[in-house]
Amino acid sequence: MARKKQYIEEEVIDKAMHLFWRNGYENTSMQMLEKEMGINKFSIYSSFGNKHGIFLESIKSYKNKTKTMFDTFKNASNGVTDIKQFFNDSVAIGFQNNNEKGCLVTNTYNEFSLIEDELINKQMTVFMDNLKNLFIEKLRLDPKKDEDTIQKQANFLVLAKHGLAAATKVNSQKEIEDYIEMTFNNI
Amino acid sequence: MARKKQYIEEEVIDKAMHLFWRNGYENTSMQMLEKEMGINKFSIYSSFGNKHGIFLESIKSYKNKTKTMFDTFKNASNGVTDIKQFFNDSVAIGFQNNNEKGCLVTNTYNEFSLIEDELINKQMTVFMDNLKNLFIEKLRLDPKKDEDTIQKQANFLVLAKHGLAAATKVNSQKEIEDYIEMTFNNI
DNA sequence: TTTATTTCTAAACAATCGTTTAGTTATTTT
DNA sequence: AAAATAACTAAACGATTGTTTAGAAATAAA
Repeated sequence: MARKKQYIEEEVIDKAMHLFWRNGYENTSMQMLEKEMGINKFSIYSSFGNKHGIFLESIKSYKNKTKTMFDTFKNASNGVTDIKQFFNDSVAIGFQNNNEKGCLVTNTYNEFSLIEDELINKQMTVFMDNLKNLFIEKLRLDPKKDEDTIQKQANFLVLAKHGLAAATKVNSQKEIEDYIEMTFNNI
Repeated sequence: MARKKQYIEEEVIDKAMHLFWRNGYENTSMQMLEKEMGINKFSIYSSFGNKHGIFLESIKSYKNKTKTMFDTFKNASNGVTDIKQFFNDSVAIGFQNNNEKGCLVTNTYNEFSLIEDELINKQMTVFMDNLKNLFIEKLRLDPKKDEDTIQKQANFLVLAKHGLAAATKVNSQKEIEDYIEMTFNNI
């Protein structure tokens, strides 16, 4: 044993996560990461391998940040009401981080949708599939809905979540609330 | 007078536009543009100034490509039906260009939403505002709608258009049709 | 056919990208 | 206190970015 790390990996990743959230992957340079994380490039590379590695850890950190919200949603049992609550909670996370726009996962989904990156794209696909399955699970709690309707509505909600992410970038809180209200008029 | 240009600017811009559409702005390099446009960097720079200039011309070219669709929409007078038709037409454009994903304007909107680029962002804002105003105009044709409802619905539709653009990237034609159907259940 | 002008090719530009390395500093173990 | 080990700083790496330039090729006007 010898000298100990003068930083906590979880802490510097949290800072990196916010930087990626603000600027996206491609528009965040190692130089910016170095400054924001407050540690040298050498330390970054020895801890996380490469830029891609920092990003993957940042997404983990984001997922961890939103874990409580997701768990609440998963354990809920009131059907559509809970999906709506989940939409509102998603917006709230954006509003409690003023400089960060939209949802990091959706932003990443958009940025990488035009690029070939197997690992990231796989993660994004899995995320969206899980979200859809959660919606399906909640919608099935309503005995009045037939399976075909449930599938259509789940798909609609996943895409509506994209619209919501776009909304949190530019629209006012009032407009976002209206959007959610209208989205669920349908369901 | 001396030697003439061996290329037609509109033609090479059309090629550049498709390349930007496929890859986005940042992930399209001058090297790629040189190859795709089939002319030398010098020629590109003398015609369009810089990469930014090529992109702006490409967006013009895209707008021109979709002009007919927009004009049809503008001149229509059946209200909501026409908005729905416009949504369907937007999807069709994506499907007639197999390698190009989503809508170039929406893609650009997403990519630049995290970057400070006054000119592009101004253009995107104007585009979205015009779209919203068109929706408002069509919605007003229905005498049963009050002004508050019209504003909410127009805003909803602009955001739904984002969801639609996301859908055209990954969803099947059937799923997209269902999404449009559900979107307009509301209106 | 010569001259003037423009476009062409191809090489080079400085700046930045992500990444690596050499050498110093600090801490633990012997 | 000496030796060993790990983390630090800071400079350099090659590759690629967007952009510019020098010189050859081509065509219009004289």
